[in-house]
Amino acid sequence: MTKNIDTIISLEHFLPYQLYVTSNNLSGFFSDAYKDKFALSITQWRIMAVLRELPDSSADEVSLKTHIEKSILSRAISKLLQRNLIQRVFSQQDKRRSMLSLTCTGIDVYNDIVPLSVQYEKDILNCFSESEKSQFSTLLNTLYQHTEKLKNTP
Amino acid sequence: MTKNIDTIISLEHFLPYQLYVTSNNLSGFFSDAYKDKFALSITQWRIMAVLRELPDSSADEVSLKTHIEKSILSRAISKLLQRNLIQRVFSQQDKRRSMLSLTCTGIDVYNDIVPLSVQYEKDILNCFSESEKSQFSTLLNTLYQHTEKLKNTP
DNA sequence: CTATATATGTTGCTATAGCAACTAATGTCA
DNA sequence: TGACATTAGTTGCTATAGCAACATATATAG
Repeated sequence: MTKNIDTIISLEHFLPYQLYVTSNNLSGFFSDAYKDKFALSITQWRIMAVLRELPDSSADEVSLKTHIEKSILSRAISKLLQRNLIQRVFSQQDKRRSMLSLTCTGIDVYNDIVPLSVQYEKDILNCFSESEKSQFSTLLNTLYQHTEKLKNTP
Repeated sequence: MTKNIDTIISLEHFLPYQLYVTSNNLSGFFSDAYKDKFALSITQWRIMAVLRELPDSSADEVSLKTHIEKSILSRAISKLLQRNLIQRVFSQQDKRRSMLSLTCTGIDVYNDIVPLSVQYEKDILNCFSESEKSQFSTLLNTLYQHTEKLKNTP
């Protein structure tokens, strides 16, 4: 006869929770920085970052790259268009397909933000040695790839 | 005379972004599991987890432990009270202070969820070897502590 | 003992996330 | 070609996050 001892989880030591809180902390820093100086949300910034890398992407392509759901993306794009930070041209071949890119103003803002982002990332990662940094990055990437796989094979 | 070459960031290789997406993927898994079977949000589950560890905590103490902002906490607690998963007693000494704990039903639900959570965590971490697992955990903890410090010293 | 500060929790408001339904354009297959 | 499926993007709806203002209770300083 076995006695059933109930398990108690420690939230603090639960890895998904640690990841969540840490990620939230980081988002908070960046969110504050972007909001205060540029009135941009992280979502909006991510869209701009992708469009700087890959101009003339469609909304769907941006969605894939940023993992932003398409309805959220659509509304964020509207705001960026209103502020004239990005521009949109619809394709002639396929009238559904849009081609998005940064405007000159958008590129200016991008160039202002990048050094700030890079510095923030440095500040955040300065708790690691160089080797720890690369270890963490590698492990995180492994985990990321794994979660992507899990998502697509339920 | 120096020429100013504009830097282009790769979003995919930006660590805060990788962390965010990975964390979001994980939250998605858990969110689906808790919602489908128990109609609980992750926030609600975290509150229950803390109250199982530390019964008779006040809302403020739960907020500290879970990093859930107090207004969100307040509303989540209301729902858990409505569902009779937790109970609340206000202290006699200090009538502001509440003492929260799981009800019997709450403990039943907790006991149902724990093995599920543990299994999910295993599935998620099975992309790591044992040593990688502990490495990642250690590094994540370092980063977490660091972000907490950064938050409190702006 | 009173005035002020602080602590605990709640409520109001806004912005965002995310799902689902929808429109419009294009592709496919019989 | 014509019915049906798929794709791109938008809009509606609900739930949640998070800030600020608030109400109430307690602590503290003069």
